[in-house]
Amino acid sequence: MRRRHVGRPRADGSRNEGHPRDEIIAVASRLFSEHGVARTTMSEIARRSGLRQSSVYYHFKDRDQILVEIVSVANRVILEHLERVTADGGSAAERLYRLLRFDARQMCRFAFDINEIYRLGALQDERFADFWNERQELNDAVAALIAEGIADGALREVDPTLTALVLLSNDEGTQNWFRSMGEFGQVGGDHYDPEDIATFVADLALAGLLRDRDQVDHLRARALELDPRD
Amino acid sequence: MRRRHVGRPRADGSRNEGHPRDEIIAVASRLFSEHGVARTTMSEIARRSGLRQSSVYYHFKDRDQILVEIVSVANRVILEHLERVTADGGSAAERLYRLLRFDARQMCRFAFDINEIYRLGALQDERFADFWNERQELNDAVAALIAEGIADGALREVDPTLTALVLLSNDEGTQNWFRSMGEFGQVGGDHYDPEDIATFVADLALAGLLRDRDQVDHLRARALELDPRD
DNA sequence: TCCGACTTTCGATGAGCGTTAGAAAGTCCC
DNA sequence: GGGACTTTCTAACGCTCATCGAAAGTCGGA
Repeated sequence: MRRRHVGRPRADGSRNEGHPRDEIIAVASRLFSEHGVARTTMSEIARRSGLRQSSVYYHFKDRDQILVEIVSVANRVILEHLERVTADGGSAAERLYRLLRFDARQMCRFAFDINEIYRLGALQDERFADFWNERQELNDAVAALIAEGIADGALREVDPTLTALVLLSNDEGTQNWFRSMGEFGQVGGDHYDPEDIATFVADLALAGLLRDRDQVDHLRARALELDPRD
Repeated sequence: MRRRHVGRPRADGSRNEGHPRDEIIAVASRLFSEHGVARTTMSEIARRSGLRQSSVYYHFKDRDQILVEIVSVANRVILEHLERVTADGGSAAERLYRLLRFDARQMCRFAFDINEIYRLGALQDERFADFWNERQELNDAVAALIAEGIADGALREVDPTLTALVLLSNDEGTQNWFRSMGEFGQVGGDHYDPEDIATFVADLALAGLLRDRDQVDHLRARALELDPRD
């Protein structure tokens, strides 16, 4: 082991294996998702990272910088899946189904409240520029998928851009109540699995878009085969 | 005019017609929606209400109390519309379409970010109990509507509760990008009207649920007739 | 007309937050 | 052994939400 801990030792004697940056990200990620961004303090992040409050600022310029780092993962996971789906080929409808289902599942699983980002992120466009760009990229891809589906006759004639926006935001809305339900139990007495929810959301979307709705069963079967539960 | 302004006069000499409570609510409502709850300070609310910062606390216990007051309106508007729709009668599918469209429209128009409430509200169940109860009431009503539609053969066989949750959260998700787009223009280059969006969202939902999808045109026509643009 | 009760607002204050600045305590390499 | 570099610390600032007791007015009865 080479790391001999350069720099002033910590007050509490703890020593971090690996980069403190990663430790902070991990801690912050959990706290943000547990209590929400607004209610998570730098002191708490620092304490759980074994640091004094101000030491966090050596690794990150400010609180939002931590957020940016975490959030940038969100879109990227979906975009990666988009690449995989594109590589796999198949009809536009099939690729759309897979993407929507994966997105919804991802949203439910994501340790993070994407909706909070809209509030915090939207206000500071420079800092969150990458996030919005990737978001736009995702939206364009879905819109293109829908347009392709319309062109090949599988989907009804709808506005691709508007539909893409609505479908993606549906997934985000899903996260909302899933989290509320799961964490706090306010809404809905029953319990639903992320898998069930995601599949249902994708089903409903395609049932609304496909000309021949009977195809949904086939699409679902394909998706379950290609993107199994992990 | 009876009000002769009991109590110590204000430092800036302003006198409020009507209750300061209402003035504060109005001011806070605008600020919350403009800058978000997190970035709105009590000083700002006070200043624009013609008060000193600490005076706001005479009327409201704390910041969240103002929020509760504003938010309680949100569900109530939809629940009122539900009553109207129920009174008007018509098929379950027709009532469902009207409710979904109204809800989506309302979300876009609402001067407030409902998604922020999920974060802030969910954490303090006592305080936001009324909000969650009304939310539950709304969900139950939609679920009942869907169950009725399935029973009379108009809708496909789906899980009513899950479907209700998904449909309502779709509306909330819609608000997300509508606001992001409208206010900040990050996502989507085109502009969409709340009316268009709401109608499309309702269309898509019913197109996914109805057995006979050709009915959508009829439902839309009925809805536009009964709930005209205001 | 005065006085006590009540209402509403004020100013001062305190604890907690995010952030900055500069000193301190190590390792590393010549 | 000593200077450069890295990482953490302590101390401080300005801002926020919230509390407290005093202050400044109205009101109603003696």
